[in-house]
Amino acid sequence: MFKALANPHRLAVFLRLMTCCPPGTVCDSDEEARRFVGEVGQDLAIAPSTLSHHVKELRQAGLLRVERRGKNIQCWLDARAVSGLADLLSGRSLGIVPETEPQAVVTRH
Amino acid sequence: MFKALANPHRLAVFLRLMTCCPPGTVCDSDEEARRFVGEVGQDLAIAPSTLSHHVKELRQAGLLRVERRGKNIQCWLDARAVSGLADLLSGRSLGIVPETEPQAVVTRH
DNA sequence: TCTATAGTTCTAATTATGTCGAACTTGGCA
DNA sequence: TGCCAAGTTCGACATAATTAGAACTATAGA
Repeated sequence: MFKALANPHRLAVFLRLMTCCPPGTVCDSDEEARRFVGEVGQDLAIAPSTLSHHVKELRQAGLLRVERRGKNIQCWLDARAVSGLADLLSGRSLGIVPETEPQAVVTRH
Repeated sequence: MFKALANPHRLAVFLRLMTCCPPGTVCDSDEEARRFVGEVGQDLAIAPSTLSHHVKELRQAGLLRVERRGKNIQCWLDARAVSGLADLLSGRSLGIVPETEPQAVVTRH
């Protein structure tokens, strides 16, 4: 997963999907933030094939999930994977800092 | 930072420094978990020069700090950098989920 | 002072990654 | 059916990352 986030373009895609509905917000638990592949690659100045490759990397890392929606393909972050990574870095997954109740916060769109 | 953690050997070094005194524990805030470079590279089956290179990468990424202690060189995690990364992944640094009080937990050595 | 230890720097070789273009697939629509 | 739009796959190439060995630096101890 760290390898997937190590590339600037992939990180940009990741952050674009994070900015709306990060883990812990209401809209995240009810319905994930979904964007079309073309949307998340907007203004990234890379070829469609390159974007596709990066999305595939994020998907194979388990950070991203995809689903065809007609002509487009939707993608969204795997909230469990992301919070798992956050827990690792905050020491929670090492069994030292106790788990906290997930705090739901309303996000305005 | 993600790029620094993307390498298996560097991640091993990182995790070895995380397992004792991860951010949020008492011993972390009072005194960081410090190990000699040789210690964190134990059982990694890489040449000293390679280990040195990886430590340098982690240091340049801002995740690690080093200090010479006699014949050895001590290294420890930059707690602020690590929790900053954790905050990014948990959505806290995006200004949506409110900051929580840092909970201190006693760590046994 | 001489030697051993712990680590660093530098260099070179192998391997991995990022990128694009061309050709292809899938679905919507006239 | 024909065509366009949105992505994907594949192949090729350029660049970056990983690695080890040799030579070096700094420190401790006899």
